Amino acid sequence: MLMPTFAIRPAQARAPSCRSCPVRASALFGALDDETLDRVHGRIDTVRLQADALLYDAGATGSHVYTVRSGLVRLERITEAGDRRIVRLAGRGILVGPEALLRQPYGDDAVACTDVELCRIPRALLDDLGPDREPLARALMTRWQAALDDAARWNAEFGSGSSYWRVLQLLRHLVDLAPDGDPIWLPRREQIGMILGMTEETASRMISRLRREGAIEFAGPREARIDPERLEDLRRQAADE
Amino acid sequence: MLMPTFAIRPAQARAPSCRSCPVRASALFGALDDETLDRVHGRIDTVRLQADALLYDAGATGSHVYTVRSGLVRLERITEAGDRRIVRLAGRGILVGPEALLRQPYGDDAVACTDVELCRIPRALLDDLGPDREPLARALMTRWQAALDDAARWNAEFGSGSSYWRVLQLLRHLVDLAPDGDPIWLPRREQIGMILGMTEETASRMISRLRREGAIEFAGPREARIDPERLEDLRRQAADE
DNA sequence: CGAGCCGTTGAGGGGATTCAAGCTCAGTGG
DNA sequence: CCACTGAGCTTGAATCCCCTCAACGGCTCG
Repeated sequence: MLMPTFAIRPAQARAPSCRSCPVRASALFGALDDETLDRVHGRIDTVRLQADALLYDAGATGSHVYTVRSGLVRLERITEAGDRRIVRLAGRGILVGPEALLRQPYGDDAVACTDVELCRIPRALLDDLGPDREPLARALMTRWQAALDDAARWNAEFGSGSSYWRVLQLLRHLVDLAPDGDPIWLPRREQIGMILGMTEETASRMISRLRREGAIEFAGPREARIDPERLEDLRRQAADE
Repeated sequence: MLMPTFAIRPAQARAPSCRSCPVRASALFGALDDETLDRVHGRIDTVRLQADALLYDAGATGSHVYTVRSGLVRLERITEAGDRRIVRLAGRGILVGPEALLRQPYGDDAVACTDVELCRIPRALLDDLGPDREPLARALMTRWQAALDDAARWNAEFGSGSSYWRVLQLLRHLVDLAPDGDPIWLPRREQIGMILGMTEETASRMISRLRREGAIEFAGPREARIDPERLEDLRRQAADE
């Protein structure tokens, strides 16, 4: 069954400055010097999406890569059985849609989980860099490798164990993705199911249970606060059976 | 519980020739011209492993990448819950251990599924290429992207559905990985469980069922023949419920 | 205020796990 | 030669977890 994702025409604006970008150190162009950075800067737009807005469609051939400046983006795809699954989450600093650099169609739908701010980087920009391309190539490979490792970990951690355990794992991951102190993004129950491979009812039961157990507290629509120590306790407890 | 994987000291030999490599077109150095290729060739060794031999350990910092020339390699890692999971399979032409290029420790254990032949490429070789590095960088990125897409697909396809459905999916994947006409690698039942997130008993029941249904036929230890049409029939049938 | 979405909870059934026994087969040593 | 052993596979029976189907409540929005 298809989810009603709806696209919002992105409000685009020149990025304030790449030089003073808060994610510069960890960002794609972190390796470039100030001078090159200024040259690059004029061609990078800011894209703002509200929650549940579509960034791009699987199958579309885009000419842009994106870096998540703030917020959370999910990557979804449809299985051969016909149901939708979330295969990865991209938080601050993460590169989204690198396949565009290779002139390949996007492999997933990219959808905003929360309100999101992204840098939109044209593929052509990277080709134009000339001699400065080299440190960038290395930065790109590092991103790709990080994404690959993330996918593998996702696979291993979310792929086995009881539904209770998997929900615990997911919550910890969501804590890691949220800025320190901020409430986490709490997916809709159906979406938890799309991440962990369970039904929305089961997801609901597990979240309710964790609420009773004092590990999670709702903090608004799609938001929650986690008690990290409590969560760790419960994870240890569940791991020992 | 740990699997008894045992290491075999790889029999190393100079590769016959990169120029005439059967996987050259799809291989890492496919983009290089004959001349450069000959220069490169002297530094690439052939590694032969027998089934269940360890190629490298997760956490080890290696200085080599490998290309699968023949056979099948599995990538495993230990989850936080402490059980071992198989996160990806690498068949002919696939690059294994690219993180070594970034001087990062390997993220998974790499283990031979069948007898395997690999090209062992030193990290330093890529640094030494100089001006020829550029097409190579692109080839590398393409590999990384392919691996990422594979991991995401793995995630989506093996992460939901009944155990019967997931075993059907796995068998189709194994057919794709085997050379045309060759029998497929049939994992031990416990390993099917490590791939699909189920117990060995359940895996056994599903394989037995598919044998009764005429989709699979054993062809030796760890090997089997698949009837592709029958398999497709059963998949369609299972998809319609 | 009714409609629809989202979340929650219950009851029941079914599929997967657990626990267990038995089988085949290869390797080993008496 | 053959009993013995252990690993891998299969199958059965009982249990339990998760799914299915269903009803209901809170909430937002037209």
